[in-house]
Amino acid sequence: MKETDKSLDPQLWHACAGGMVQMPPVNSKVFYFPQGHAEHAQSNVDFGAARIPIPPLILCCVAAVKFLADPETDEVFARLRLVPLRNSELDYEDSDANGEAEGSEKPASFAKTLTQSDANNGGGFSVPRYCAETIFPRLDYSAEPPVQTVIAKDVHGEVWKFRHIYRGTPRRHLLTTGWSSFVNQKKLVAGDSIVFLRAENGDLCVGIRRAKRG
Amino acid sequence: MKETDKSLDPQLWHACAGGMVQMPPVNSKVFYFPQGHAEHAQSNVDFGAARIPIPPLILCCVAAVKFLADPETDEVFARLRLVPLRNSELDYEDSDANGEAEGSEKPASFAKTLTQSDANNGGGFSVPRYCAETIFPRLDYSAEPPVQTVIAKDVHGEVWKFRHIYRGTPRRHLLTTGWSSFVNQKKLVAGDSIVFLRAENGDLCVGIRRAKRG
DNA sequence: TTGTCGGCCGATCGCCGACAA
DNA sequence: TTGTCGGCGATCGGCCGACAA
Repeated sequence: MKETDKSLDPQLWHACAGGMVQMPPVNSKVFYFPQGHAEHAQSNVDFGAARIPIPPLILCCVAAVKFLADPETDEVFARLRLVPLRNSELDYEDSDANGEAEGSEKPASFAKTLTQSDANNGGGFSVPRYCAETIFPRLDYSAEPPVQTVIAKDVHGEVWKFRHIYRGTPRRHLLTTGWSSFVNQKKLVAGDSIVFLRAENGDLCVGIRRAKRG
Repeated sequence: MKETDKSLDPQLWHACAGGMVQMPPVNSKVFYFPQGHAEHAQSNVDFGAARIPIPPLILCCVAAVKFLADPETDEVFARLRLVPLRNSELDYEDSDANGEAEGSEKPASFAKTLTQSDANNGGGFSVPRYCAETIFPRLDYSAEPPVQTVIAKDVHGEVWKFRHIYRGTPRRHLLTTGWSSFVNQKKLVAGDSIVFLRAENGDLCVGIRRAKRG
């Protein structure tokens, strides 16, 4: 798996990973399970030429956390640096600092699973009202129809433009021009999810979360 | 470079490689130039942990020849197995058996460099009369217009279908439906060449030869 | 509120003969 | 004989409101 070594915005990363995913903060203590690592890793895990038996779990200190995204699929993952602790330091109390320390009031974000109509070639994207009103830049509703160009950066910092229009009877928010190009280049299908997030600096970001295959 | 280990039809291989390319027959003697090999190979050549100086040329016997094609680009190449001979066997006479031993009367083949019109999207392929009359299956000229579906296998054995029509004033042979798909999937551009060949078993084959890149 | 559908319009694809090199 | 061009008809992409869940 090719990857960039530059961590991406942790808030965008978390929005893409979903609410179920929590990462231990730096300097917290965690257990490392070698067997589980080997079973879940895509590539083989090299435990070196260890001739001593590998213990089932090893208490470690989290030395570093990198938030990364696959450059091909945009799927997010993290790389942790773990420093093993001596068993004498094993201390079940206070082992996880129970983080959220890193200035993390939740930023405004919204995720939607793509419908067949969203993913269909030649179609647009039905923007749920909540997303359009709280995440997107405010539309000028005095125009007829209200329309704007929405600019969003993906996990690689690449810029995408979408025509955002509020039309139809009853009125609804839609992304039209630019949407199908995004779907094709990201190879999105119905069931995948899209994430919109307004970063703290005001930038709009877009991420994706792919459906579990088979 | 990924590759299949299965040799392809030597006649198709030679047609794609072009008339300037000659391969030594199996059991003939050739000189191997390590320096030239290292300079021309795409990947690094491993001469092992040789601590003795490498001689500039080594007389070898050709033990095997494999005719191969890159699975991505269709470009043909060969892999030779060379067995070094002792210097005492060095014998300048009769060193190359001057091959063509392998039952090789030239099969009917034709190569054409693609014009801008051939490679243009939305266009067809102007078939030179000689190719249409001697390589392609015979058209039924009593039909109006004379038209048929030409089926050809590429170096991987994949089947391609082309609509072959004889029309216009003055009359000329053209490939229409199926052609632009072939151009796009093979990523052909003006200046590349296409090769048609009628194999000994009667099958029509198609190969490509890419222009030298700047 | 929003997922899906058919209508429709414009862009592009690709087949055609004209013409000339 | 065949390379290039403009014309044009068919197909497709994609924007639209209607309608119903």
